[in-house]
Amino acid sequence: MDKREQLIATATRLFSERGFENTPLSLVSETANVSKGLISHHFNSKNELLREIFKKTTQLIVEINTMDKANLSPRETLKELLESFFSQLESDKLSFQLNLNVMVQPSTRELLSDLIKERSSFILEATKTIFDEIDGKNSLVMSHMFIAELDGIAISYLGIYDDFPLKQIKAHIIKKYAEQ
Amino acid sequence: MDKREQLIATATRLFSERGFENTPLSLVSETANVSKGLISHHFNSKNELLREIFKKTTQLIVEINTMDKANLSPRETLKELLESFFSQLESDKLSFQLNLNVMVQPSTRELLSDLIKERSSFILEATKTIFDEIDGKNSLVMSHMFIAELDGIAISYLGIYDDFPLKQIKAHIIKKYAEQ
Amino acid sequence: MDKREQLIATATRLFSERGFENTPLSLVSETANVSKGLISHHFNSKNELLREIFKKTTQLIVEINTMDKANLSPRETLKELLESFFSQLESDKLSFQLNLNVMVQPSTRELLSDLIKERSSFILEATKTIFDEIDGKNSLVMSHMFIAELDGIAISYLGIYDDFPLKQIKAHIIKKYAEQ
Amino acid sequence: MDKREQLIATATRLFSERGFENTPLSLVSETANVSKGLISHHFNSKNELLREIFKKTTQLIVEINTMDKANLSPRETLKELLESFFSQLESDKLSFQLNLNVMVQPSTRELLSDLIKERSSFILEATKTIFDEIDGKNSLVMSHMFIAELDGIAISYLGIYDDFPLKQIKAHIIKKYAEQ
DNA sequence: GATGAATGAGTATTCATTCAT
DNA sequence: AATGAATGAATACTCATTCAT
Repeated sequence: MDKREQLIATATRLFSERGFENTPLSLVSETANVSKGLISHHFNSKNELLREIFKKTTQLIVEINTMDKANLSPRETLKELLESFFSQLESDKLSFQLNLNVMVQPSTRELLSDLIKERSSFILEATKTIFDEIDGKNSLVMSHMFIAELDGIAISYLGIYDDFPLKQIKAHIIKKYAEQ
Repeated sequence: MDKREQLIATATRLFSERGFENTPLSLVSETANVSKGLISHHFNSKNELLREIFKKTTQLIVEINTMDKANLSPRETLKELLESFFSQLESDKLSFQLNLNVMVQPSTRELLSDLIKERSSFILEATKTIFDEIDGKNSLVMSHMFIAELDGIAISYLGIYDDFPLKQIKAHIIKKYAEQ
Repeated sequence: MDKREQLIATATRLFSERGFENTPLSLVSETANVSKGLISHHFNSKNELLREIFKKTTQLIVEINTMDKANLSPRETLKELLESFFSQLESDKLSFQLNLNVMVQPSTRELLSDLIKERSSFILEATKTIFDEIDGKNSLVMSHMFIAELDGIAISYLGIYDDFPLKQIKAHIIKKYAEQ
Repeated sequence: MDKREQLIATATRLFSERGFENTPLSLVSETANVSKGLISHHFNSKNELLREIFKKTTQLIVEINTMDKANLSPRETLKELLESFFSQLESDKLSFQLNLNVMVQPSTRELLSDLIKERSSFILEATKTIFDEIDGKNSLVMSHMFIAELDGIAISYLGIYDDFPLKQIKAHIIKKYAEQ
């Protein structure tokens, strides 16, 4: 694999597991089996590396959301979104962790502020497009609630409650949004 | 004021504004106008100081939740809880920030894991007590959803959306929980 | 001795011998038998340490020049200045070296620019005060020439000519300025 | 232009502006629009590159001094030398800067010691040849004084006094050497 | 000749903590 | 209780140099 890609992959994992501030670049380079200098060669700084990682995730989110859903009803689209959210949340805990982490940490939030704004605007727009079809009048509030619920679930599941009843919550929320 | 209390107050503010990892104790001592050594004297370590701060917030939460609400109906209790949540969220942004921060950051989460468990159990219990009266069968899931929604709202409001429609969200959620 | 003073003394010697840019702080701390951290504790940065050293030399220069010379004629004062210059040049080569070094190196010159301006203004004033008594009309040019000659001699002696005939030059220049 | 020449030109400028130690080769290669590797390819090391630059300047000095001056009197030769010195000092500040820089910086002085010796011997010889004709007995001291004065003027003008009265100094020194 | 990825030693700086006073 | 000097480990970053292509 390209060493640059390898570095991004390793850094993503380590930043997720240990937090950005708590992961020295030396650990990244050791884990990726490359020299310390190579990180500076490809990314100019640790901050730049984080931005690169954040961008990649945004790309993924955009890709998922721009898949063709033309033939689906809004409710069906929501259901699909939720299914994909919950399956990702289970399979890719760490990635969620990192994304929450950097958005809640003042220093990283500032560092990524433009990228965060870009991504969150996209998500809000994408969500609102769906809710517009369901209830045009309240679509903004409903979209914000939808997003907040998913974020809140992620926090509870990842960071707070060891015995969070994910399956039941999933059932509950799918029922609420997709089966009315 | 007691210098110990003064230190806790200053540290709380700075940790909230800048994040725990990103706040050197030297800054805390300067800001509080005490010597660096005094922090180690009162708290054994930076970690211990954070634990002390976290405990204080838990105490506050417990106090708020154990005020006598015997004469209120569950819906009224929820409404009161929500009112207090939103007013705190607006007036004390930073405190919310810090609490999200330390729970999402792997290193601090581990450091505080026992205290987090203690606090979150309390919150879940307190919430569940209310929902038990509303719908005994689904009270656990509903409690978790309730908590997740509030956390999610906090994240969106504090960290992500500059133009988060807090007032409308508040109205929406109060209507949902308290006026059925 | 005060460790702060000890650090300044050691750093002065090492910066002189090896050049500022070429002297790592680790070498300074090792040579002074203190920890690396202590340098940061007393001086905030390597640059700050250099400024401190430069200031000290300026102080010395000011002290030497403000000794009471009221009873001396201008020629006698010049002679005394020259004697002191040449004896210092021989005994304290390194100090001259450092001062030339930092004034000719673009990075350090910028770093010290205010201090350099301050010092060189003082020297020009002090010199001009003497030449004013000798030849008021040409005193500025003569002062500049006087200073330039001494600097040029220092460079030739310290940096360029191994077999620079210092004694003869000294005799020549004393004759020129003091014995007319 | 030959890329090798282009590199020398760029490096000369950058070393002069920023100092040798303070100019990374990466900056040289970027500025010259060539790859980093090419520098190592043409010159074996950064040090070698500096030696090459220093040699070039020595060549220039030699050329200027070996122009045929057979028909000029020694005073006329001195005058011509001074004219050329002052016009160069004004037009090519940076080059003077670099040459002072590397001779005063211990690390570079050592690196170039053989070349410095070679060049300074040449200059001394060339100067002495002229002064021999004026005053054979004192020609060595006078040559050293002449050289020191010019170096000192360069330092004052380039590095110390923003408002150095170059024109008057030039007039003064030409009068002193060429019009007796 | 020419490129740019890759290396690894070097270095200033940050910072929690210790300890004598 | 309170100070601040002192420590030393940790860490991001710089940069000359090497080397495969």
